[in-house]
Amino acid sequence: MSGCEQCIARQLNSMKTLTKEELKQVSACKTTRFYKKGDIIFSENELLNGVYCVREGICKMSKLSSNGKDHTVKLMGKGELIGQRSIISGERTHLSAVALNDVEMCFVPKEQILSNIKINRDFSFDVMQNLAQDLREAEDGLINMAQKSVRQRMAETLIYVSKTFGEDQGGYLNVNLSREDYASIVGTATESAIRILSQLKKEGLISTSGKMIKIENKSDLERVE
Amino acid sequence: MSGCEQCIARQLNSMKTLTKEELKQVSACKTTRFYKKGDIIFSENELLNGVYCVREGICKMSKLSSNGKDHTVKLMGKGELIGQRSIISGERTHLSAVALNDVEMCFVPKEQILSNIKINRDFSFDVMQNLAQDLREAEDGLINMAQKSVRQRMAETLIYVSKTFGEDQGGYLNVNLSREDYASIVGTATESAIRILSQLKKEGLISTSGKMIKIENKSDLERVE
DNA sequence: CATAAACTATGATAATTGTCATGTTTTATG
DNA sequence: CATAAAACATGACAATTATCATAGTTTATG
Repeated sequence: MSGCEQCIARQLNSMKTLTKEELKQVSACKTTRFYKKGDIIFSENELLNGVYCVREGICKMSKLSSNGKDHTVKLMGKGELIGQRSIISGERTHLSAVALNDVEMCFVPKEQILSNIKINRDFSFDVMQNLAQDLREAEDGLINMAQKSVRQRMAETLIYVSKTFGEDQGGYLNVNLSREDYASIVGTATESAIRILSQLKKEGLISTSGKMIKIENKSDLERVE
Repeated sequence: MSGCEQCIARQLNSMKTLTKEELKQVSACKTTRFYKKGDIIFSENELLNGVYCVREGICKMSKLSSNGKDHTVKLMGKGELIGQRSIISGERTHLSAVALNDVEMCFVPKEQILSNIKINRDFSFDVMQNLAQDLREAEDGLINMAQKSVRQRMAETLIYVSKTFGEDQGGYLNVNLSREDYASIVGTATESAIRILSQLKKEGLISTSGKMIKIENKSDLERVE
């Protein structure tokens, strides 16, 4: 297991601003953890002792509702820091984190993060900017939920997944989510998600091969109403 | 016009952590501005030159959709800093800010804010914590939009307005929002908002006197489904 | 590789919410 | 205080989305 200095994931988040010395410290106190598909990294209303840096795989951040369904607020991929918000605000988690496939993450104790926030202004400002961007994304997401149809949100989700996690050589989305996962992101019933994906397929906007989805007509998908 | 040193609004936000000297500087470069009901402080997609600190009155932060309706993401009252997110992320505004009644605000140039973030660690961390809390609120709001009925969201909005902006001696909400305003917050059609408020009134959960709304049965309102 | 379990699919129907129409009440303004 | 404009109210109906039922398909696992 190599240190943070060579880690690609680190380059993708605020830790890119840490000095060599600071990075060495982080590297020294971090622990690497492995999760399998469906494993719970943490649940809602927990006190976290640190931050998780995703090295490989994808997690969903979601909240369970009283009726048993959960809503996925966002997906976290390589380089993203899970639990950062809770550590900074000092609040308990309000979402749970669940592995959507096999995941490798590094756990960094919160003292290390908070101390770097105090010490390193560049790190601190970078974290702050990330929070500000996350805030915009969350507010935009809220507005989408209020103003757009399920069909529109599904189309946007497909584009989001494609942009964020990429496509393989054949054009298929790298991340294979179940229909239930899509429903949870879009904020609809699983049956509705299935129906809409079937319809998009009939219309030639997407195609599928087994579980895999391919965007066939991105520009039309962007214009879905 | 008095300086920031004596201002109550300042005590309510991150500026409470500024030193006397820093505060004097802010006070020296700030300008006080007055807005009337309906005035636009700024629109979507603008570049801001500073942050607005609300001294008196209430603003809504909202976004217009393609169909002409707008969705209100949150209300900003005394002490809240408007535009802070954009200044920090360096992005354009994604929401517009509109006065819901007569509003008095102080405009602080962004250089002043950003310099204090660089210089004062307490200020910086306080701003960061606020962003982290705003992020939780936005994510919770998103989940509410996805999981709760219009009726439930209306009940929660009434409670939110009551908690945040208080009630007068008679128990009536201090802030008088139009039905359209409520619809914009709840994320529904104006007619639906009117209908639901009428129904809540029939059920004795709220009462009205002209435009004013009074919560009659808070515990039942909290349990609305 | 057989069998169960999980996932996908689709129809029928119900519930929620939006839209349009129309009328009343309240508020603003000359 | 008269009059217009804005806000509120409510019915009728349409559109969207959820729920329930049922069945086919794929995937996991002994």
